[in-house]
Amino acid sequence: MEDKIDKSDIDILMDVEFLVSVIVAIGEVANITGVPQRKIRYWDEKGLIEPVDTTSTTRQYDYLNIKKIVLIKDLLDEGYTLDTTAKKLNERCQKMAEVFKRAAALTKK
DNA sequence: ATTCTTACA
DNA sequence: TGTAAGGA
Repeated sequence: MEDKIDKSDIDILMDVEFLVSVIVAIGEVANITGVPQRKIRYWDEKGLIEPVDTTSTTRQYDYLNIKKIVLIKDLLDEGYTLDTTAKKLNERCQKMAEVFKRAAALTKK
């Protein structure tokens, strides 16, 4: 694999940097994903998702969270149980986290 | 105006 | 899961 980056790659990386900085409340997430707030809070209670500021009185969600929520919705729609969905979620979450970490590291160079 | 928790015609 | 109540 080629690891050399050019100018267009930098542009994309900056977009990613912006995306990961975006933080929204549950209402926005519900609008964007189409998942009812009720479900989002429920999945939160079940530990499927982790809002980015546990000290806040309100749930704060970042891009990764939104990504997870959409993933959960799709998995559930496919017929998986909440439990197996949680496991499949973690697998893909680790991969996503790695990708974002590398992207973030690249933008700093 | 928006979110939070609790509870159930 | 939907939704209404009641407080923050």
